[in-house]
Amino acid sequence: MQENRYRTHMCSELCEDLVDSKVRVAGFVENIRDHGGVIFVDVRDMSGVIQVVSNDDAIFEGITRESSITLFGTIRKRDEEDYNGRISTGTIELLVDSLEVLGKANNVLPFEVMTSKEVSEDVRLKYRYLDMRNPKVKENIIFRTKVIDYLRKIMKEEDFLEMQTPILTASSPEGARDFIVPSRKFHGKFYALPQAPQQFKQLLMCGGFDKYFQIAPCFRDEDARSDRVYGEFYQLDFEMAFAEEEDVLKIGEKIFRNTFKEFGKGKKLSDEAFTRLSFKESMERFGTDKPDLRNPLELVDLTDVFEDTTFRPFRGVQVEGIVVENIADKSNSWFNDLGDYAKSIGMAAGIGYFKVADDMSFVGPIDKFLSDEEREDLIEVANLKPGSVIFFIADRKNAYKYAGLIRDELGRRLDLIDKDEFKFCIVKDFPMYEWSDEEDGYIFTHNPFSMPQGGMEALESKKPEDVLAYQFDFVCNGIEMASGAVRNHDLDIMRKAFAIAGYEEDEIEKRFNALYEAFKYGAPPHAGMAPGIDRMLMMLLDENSIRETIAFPMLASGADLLTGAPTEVDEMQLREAHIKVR
RNA sequence: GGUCUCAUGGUGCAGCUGGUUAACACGUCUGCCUGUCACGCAGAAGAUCGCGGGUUCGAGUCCCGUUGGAACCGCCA
Repeated sequence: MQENRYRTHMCSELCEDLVDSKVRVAGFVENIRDHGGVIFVDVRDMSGVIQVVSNDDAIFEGITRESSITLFGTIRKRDEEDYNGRISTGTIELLVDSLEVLGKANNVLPFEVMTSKEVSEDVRLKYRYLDMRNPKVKENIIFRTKVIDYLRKIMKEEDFLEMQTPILTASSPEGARDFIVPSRKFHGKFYALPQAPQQFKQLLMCGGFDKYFQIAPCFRDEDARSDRVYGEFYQLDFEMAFAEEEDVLKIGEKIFRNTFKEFGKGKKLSDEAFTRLSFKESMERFGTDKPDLRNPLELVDLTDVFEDTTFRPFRGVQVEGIVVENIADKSNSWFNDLGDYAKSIGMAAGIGYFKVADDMSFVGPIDKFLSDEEREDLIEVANLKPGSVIFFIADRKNAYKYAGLIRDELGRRLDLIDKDEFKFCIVKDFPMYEWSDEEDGYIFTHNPFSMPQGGMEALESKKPEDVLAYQFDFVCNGIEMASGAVRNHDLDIMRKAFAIAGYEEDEIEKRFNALYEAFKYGAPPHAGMAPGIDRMLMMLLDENSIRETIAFPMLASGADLLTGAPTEVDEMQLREAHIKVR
């Protein structure tokens, strides 16, 4: 390394070859062990730790832990019985001649740096700069850098150009809530931060760029979850011109496979092509459009079995079943706990179930409502065996959703999931539209810019809910990792597509003017997708909170304890922005 | 917007069905200690128990409200 007044070596560069050499190192005081007469100080820099020793305790007078210091001294071999196998420099130490405190730390720290991950998150984030000194915390942030470098490498290998798109842009009423930025120069008008560079990347394709990518910041004013930060997050956004769905899926598969092989810490990842499921199949088998394929449980549709049932909760509604073998011996409290979970996700009546006894009779509160015919049908349709338990999820509208959540929960509670494996799938053929009671009309299920399968003909001849889109998600272990589509580049089809969702023609023209105009001038067919970088990191690092992948995350509420954001601004700033706060 | 849960010295926690000296570990400070590396030993300081109200002779503990955190539902084309 380049020497300067602070250091000649990084801590981890110190080794037995340097014994008897004079060196200078700089770092933070990790620990002080004063034995009276001999004193040890562990000094940590970004690379590692070196033990510093002195027989003159006056030299460390007033030193505090976590102060930044520079030390000058001689590298000395330790006696063999004093080796420390837990640090890479454990066979040597630095006999200090002189030291200088560069930045003194308060003697009382908000928490112990080396165990900061055990401290409550709001305290860690308030003192994030101390939290980050913990090598375990730092490791995640370095890991992020490496993964992003690697993603760039893949994209460049595939001849994608890295390009930037605007951050101050126009609000669009579609999708998530926008962050808006008042304009000083245009009274009463606002910029918005992009939810994604969607329109710009499509315009790049119209501009004749073939392959674009960007490590793109995206902004959405929607509430956080443990796998979803509030506010801002990053996507590996890319788009390809003159491309079909398959071209994008191939690139997507390469990105995920290579990255997860490279950074997946040895977890299993099959070399077979990612499982492909249509949206319909995914819903029918797993009750969700982001199935965790590590979980072997699947749903059984029982709606027909109960078509003429006298049991009111099952009559005239969709009924899904989940059969689990060999759990009839679980305790009542186990079933009650599952019932509590069912209530917590919105199943007002809890969850129905019964156990199958050795003589194939059913044991459970629902049994007495079943006819003999229903019993026989159930045994056949659900393939029931002695010792099995069948859970019923019945609901007019949300049966799949509840069944999917129950399936996940059963997977967790019964430990059915191999935590040492990545299982990817591609869920495709999403419906273009769905009916919305609130809107009293059809709305776009996903991205309104996706190409409907079958094009104009499909839009004109099919019922809207039967039209599929060239729209797909990549899913890993039950988490949505990326979303993509073939875009609609045909103005006539676009007008029609928006008309079905209740838009007037001049409305599209106004709201998506740039695309609307661009499509008048020979737009090429194009397609793309956007893997979520934070989620990918969360999965690779096996962290429970997505905030562990980010250097400076906000709290789930959207507050930033470091800067105090969001803050009030002074009267002058408000006046210039033409804003009045009520 | 809804549900649930948590809040006790700097940090992490204990505090049972209400009884007053609020325990323990780490950290901090003082002293001792020449080979530790989670150093050790002796001692000390440090807490309006998130905030407000109520019940009670008495509240960290029970009740109501409120603020803040976490998770989930809604939301996230």
